[in-house]
Amino acid sequence: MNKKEIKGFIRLLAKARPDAKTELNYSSPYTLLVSVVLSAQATDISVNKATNKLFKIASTPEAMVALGEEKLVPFINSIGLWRAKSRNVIALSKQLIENYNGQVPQTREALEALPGVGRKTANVVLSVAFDQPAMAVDTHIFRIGNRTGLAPGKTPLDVEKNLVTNIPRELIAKSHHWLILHGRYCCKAKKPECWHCPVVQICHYQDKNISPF
DNA sequence: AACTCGGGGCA
DNA sequence: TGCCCAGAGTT
Repeated sequence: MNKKEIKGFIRLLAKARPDAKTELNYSSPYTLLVSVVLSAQATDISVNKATNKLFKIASTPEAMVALGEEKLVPFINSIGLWRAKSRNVIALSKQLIENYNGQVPQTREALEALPGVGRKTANVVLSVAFDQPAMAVDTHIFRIGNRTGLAPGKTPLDVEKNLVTNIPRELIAKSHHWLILHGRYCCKAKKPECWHCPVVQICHYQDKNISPF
């Protein structure tokens, strides 16, 4: 879609879910970073439950390192992939203390150099915590981009470049939430629920005459 | 490009 | 019971 159509698409999602916000805990850049690292291949609601308890004990790199990997595990062993995640969170926290004075760095290069942080996680932190023009493309957004014709691309990076250049900067972070919620509750991977879709009029999916019903 | 990590949620 | 989930690292 062109820039005007993309803006219209986002506007319709915004109208359908005006109160959309992430389930992830982003009371600070650090808790957001840890939450997104923990969220890989897990539902954000399950991550929210785990981190609500965890961040009462350890909401800073210093407190996290003091807690230690062994005592961190019980907080997150219900969200899957917990071995690598607990290892990464402790190692990442140590690096923040050693290299960045305990702060979360604000460049893509520095973020992606942290253990457990890839392009998607870096983009979430850059856009949501630091208000920089970055779009995190997860499986939902990649699917919606291609299925609807919003932002077709063979790779998540293609979709990311398309969206980041076509969505007004001040709407990028919010668009991220709107798109993900649309993916979870309506434009589902297996059975898209087009009968209550807010963008059904401008979606290209039905043009292909593929009935999801 | 394929493989691995992984328990909980849900059909 | 089987499949999926706000991915990243390794081979």
